[in-house]
Amino acid sequence: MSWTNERVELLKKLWGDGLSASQIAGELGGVTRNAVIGKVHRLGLSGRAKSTSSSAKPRRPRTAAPATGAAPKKPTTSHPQSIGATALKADISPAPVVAAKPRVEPIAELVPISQRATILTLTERTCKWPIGDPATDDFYFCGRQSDAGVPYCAHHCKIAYQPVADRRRDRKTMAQAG
DNA sequence: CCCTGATTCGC
DNA sequence: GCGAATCAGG
Repeated sequence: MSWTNERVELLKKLWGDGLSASQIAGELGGVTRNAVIGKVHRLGLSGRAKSTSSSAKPRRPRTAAPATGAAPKKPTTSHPQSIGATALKADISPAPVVAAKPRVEPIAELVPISQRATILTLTERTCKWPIGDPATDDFYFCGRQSDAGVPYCAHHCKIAYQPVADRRRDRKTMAQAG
């Protein structure tokens, strides 16, 4: 798979939306998260560096170093590439099959946007707790990390597997605690 | 372990 | 230019 204009545009859009590289890779398909990150850097739109002093890390060469007149590498200076007007369609329809949706709890607002998952970005280890109404655009999955063998994150496991009475009590105490 | 982005360098 | 391998961190 190559970086077509459309795919680059989608990459820029999703990256700007704060999706992770692996999520973007899942959306695009045919590329790994490494490819996404590499492309992001080549486009010069990384800007997500943490505090780390990662600018000068000693690195072990992957193969025997030839070291024969190897010129030092310059950091690639990104140049703005002109892109024709692209009509990006973001018509991602929710999956028609939604089995026995648990009750929508007011937990929704607690999920950071950056962690939310769509039907396309769920993995074996992301929380599949549905949030919102599948009939509207305001629908996504929790997307938090979940333990192996369970479909939900720790928080939603509690909700999903507790009796209703306990749930009500827990929410009451949670509300009191803040 | 799971994940994240950053960087290097053979291709 | 591309992206796997690697690194560093949460």
